[in-house]
Amino acid sequence: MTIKTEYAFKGIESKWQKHWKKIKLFSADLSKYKNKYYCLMMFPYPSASLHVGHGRNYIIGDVVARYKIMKGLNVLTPMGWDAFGLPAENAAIKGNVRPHVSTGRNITTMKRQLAQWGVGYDWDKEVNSSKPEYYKWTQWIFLQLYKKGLAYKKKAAVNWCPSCNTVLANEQVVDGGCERCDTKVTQKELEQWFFKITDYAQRLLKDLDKLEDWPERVRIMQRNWIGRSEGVRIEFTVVDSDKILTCFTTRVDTICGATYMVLAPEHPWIGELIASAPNKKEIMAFVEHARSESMIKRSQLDVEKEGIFTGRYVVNPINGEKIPLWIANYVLMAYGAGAVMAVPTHDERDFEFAKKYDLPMRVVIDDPESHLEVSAMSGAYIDDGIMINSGGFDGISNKEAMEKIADYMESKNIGKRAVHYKLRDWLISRQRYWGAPIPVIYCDSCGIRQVPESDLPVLLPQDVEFKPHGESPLKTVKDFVEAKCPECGKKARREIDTMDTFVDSSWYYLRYLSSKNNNAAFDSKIADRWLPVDQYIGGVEHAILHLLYSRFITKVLYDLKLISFDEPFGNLFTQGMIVKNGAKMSKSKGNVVSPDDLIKKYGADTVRLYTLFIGPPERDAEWNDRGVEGAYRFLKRLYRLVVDVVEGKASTDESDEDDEQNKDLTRMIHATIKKVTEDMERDFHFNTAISSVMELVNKIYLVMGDKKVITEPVKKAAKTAVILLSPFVPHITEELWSMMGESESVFKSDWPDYDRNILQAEEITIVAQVNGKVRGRFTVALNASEKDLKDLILEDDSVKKWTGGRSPKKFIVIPNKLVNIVM
RNA sequence: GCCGGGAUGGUGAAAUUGGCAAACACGAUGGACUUAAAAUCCAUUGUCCGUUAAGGACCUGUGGGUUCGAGUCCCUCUCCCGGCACCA
Repeated sequence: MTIKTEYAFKGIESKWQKHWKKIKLFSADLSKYKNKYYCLMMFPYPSASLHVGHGRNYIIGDVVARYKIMKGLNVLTPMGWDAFGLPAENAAIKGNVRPHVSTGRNITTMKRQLAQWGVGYDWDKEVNSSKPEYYKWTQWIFLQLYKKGLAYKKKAAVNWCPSCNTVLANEQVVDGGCERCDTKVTQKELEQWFFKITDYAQRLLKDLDKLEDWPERVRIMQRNWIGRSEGVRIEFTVVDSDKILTCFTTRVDTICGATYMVLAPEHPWIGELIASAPNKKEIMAFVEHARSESMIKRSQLDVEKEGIFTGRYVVNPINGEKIPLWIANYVLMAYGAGAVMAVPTHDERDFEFAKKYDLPMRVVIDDPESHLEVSAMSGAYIDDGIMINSGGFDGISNKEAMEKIADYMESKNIGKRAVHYKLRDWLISRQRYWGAPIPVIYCDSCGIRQVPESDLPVLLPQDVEFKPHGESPLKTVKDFVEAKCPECGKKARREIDTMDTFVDSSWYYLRYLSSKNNNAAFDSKIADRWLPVDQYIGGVEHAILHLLYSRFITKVLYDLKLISFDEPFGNLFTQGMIVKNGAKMSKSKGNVVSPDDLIKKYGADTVRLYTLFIGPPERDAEWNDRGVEGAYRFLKRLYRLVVDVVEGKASTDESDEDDEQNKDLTRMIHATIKKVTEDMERDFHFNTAISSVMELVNKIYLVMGDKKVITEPVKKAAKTAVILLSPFVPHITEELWSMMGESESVFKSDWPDYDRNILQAEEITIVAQVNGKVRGRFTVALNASEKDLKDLILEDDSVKKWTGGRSPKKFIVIPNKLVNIVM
């Protein structure tokens, strides 16, 4: 071939991108699963176009895929589109462009951008969650959950704009108002579909222990989100009533300090309990007020605690004491039983509330350091201590009392140990158009009926009128709403809610393996062979919801015996954000860096190299346009190096290879292979991998010298640099690889090995410290003995200057590294 | 408030097991090449003291501790980022 002496990236990049397509570099044969490696990147929402921050995710994935291909694995690296969702629908309402049109357009743009980056995928397996051939199976999965009793309907509060007369998603509520008309958003109870993820709370928690290769912080976040706590459920009888109120506490040791009880404003028994209260109206007014302010307001910052006395009393079962029953805004209906035994002396919230309403307090756990007096307390005492005022339990530690009291209550049948979780069921229905229709039908005589599997998919109509106001546009589509009851055949009505897009994304990793299968969501056999995913890569923003939902759906499918693994993702890597001027890249902030211009100016390899070199990939990084120049400079330098090596005069002097410089270079080749391989295998610290190859390149230039003497080690080192860089900068390295006479793609060659024996030089430099301060350096033989070191170093003049020639107190030797002379 | 993560030169960062702090880059300054510019190459570049130099002292957010030796381990405090947040 003819060699261009200048790095002309334009021709090089398009040439090799075409070549990879031709040789099907990224096509995985699913029937060959022996050395399978499933490399998965979180599939994107098709937004208008990508910026360099998005690119980081795909580039990291591409590096991993290319490296694993070179390691000889059968790599599957598919890509698809999480295409349903709000932005496309909002664009439709605003701009008169139908969601499937705008989505399709965005996908085209993004595919072009991905290709430009040189990121490779097996496009034969592409999925698009908004296509009927995909959402048919999302609906099928819904039906499987429904049949199992894991999908159910109940009333739940939604955000409601009274002016637009419509449901709002949380993202559409801005500062408590409607994003379109600013009207104050209220809460409205509507029938909603839920998945019973709470049935899986314990397993989702326990199996986190199995996911050892997940980042610890993600596991902690999931653990906190699931929020398991152990305690006791206690029954309090209501005085002059047949009602029994149940409450849950994790601090049963404080039960004798319970001086009142509190109900959530949403508690269903309130009406009945206050029916005969003289100030019934006043109480109901408070309850209404508290309920309407719930959710949004209550989840914002600290809300002043407010409450009202019901006029009722309940009996504390442990001591028969009558305590007042209150209603207060700080009690949540959704957790426990919506009722709380209040112990103001040992709970911050109860303390604050009791102070405000002047409720009684009693210390039951004493501070072992200094005796507690209620009148002197300025806050609750929540630490451990010694039991007092608790009848037969006095004198023991509260930890011990927890167990004793729980035992006692269970034996007397007035309480029972229980476990509670913060995790709530997954609300999956959306009053929105651009999502997978929920496949159920309402019949006046038969009730809720599932759409028969043979009738799937329930097609989302395309011809829909988008009006700026109102409910889901589906309501206006007569053909869609009108349906026949699958049971009795009578006229019935179709569900108009669609599914949360998290449902679509909770199973897509299965669909890639059977993307063209029209008879099933996935093929169990193929799934069992290829899953779990070997490496999952994505942003931390999905640390909780997406990953938890995917784990849940996988476990459900496992229980249905459709798959034989119960965790979807083996390794997880969460990459950091790329920020500019200290902020996340976004159009509104105007700090978006588009890859298109950069690629035009410097080429994709430069953008890739800079993105990878910017810092450790799990950390956030600041984008710096000038840094890109540096990456470009290095690639030009690399290109010239190979040109020199290929065109330069080979050394004729055989002694060259024995000279120290060349020996050093040979050692460095092996050290660099070791370093890069370890960074690839360990923690994806590509920044240090790249810097070590830069060092190798610098060394090659040094050894070649001005005369450009091409010795064997120089040739070998240049070739090694090229192959080690190939996963990061695939185009230029392919070009250089072929310039060096290779006929096959660099990705078809084996990843190099290193030789441990060559790594060590026979002479090394050892550092001499006196009292911990560096005072000299000595070249000594490898593994020199302590005696030899003493003889050499203690007699040296520059060291004697600091020791005064006296014999040291201690002589510490760290082999082949350092000695410390302690005077 | 609770739970994570972080703080190292002018900048991004490195230091893998407690063993030479600042590798590799960016930027800056000076120089070579050039009519000139770009590109490229060379040199210097943590701070302070020292006229230059030789040399020395000090440096990993703060203060303390363990150790022959601490960016790394332990305790205290400050600030920044992320998650959760009345979960009884």
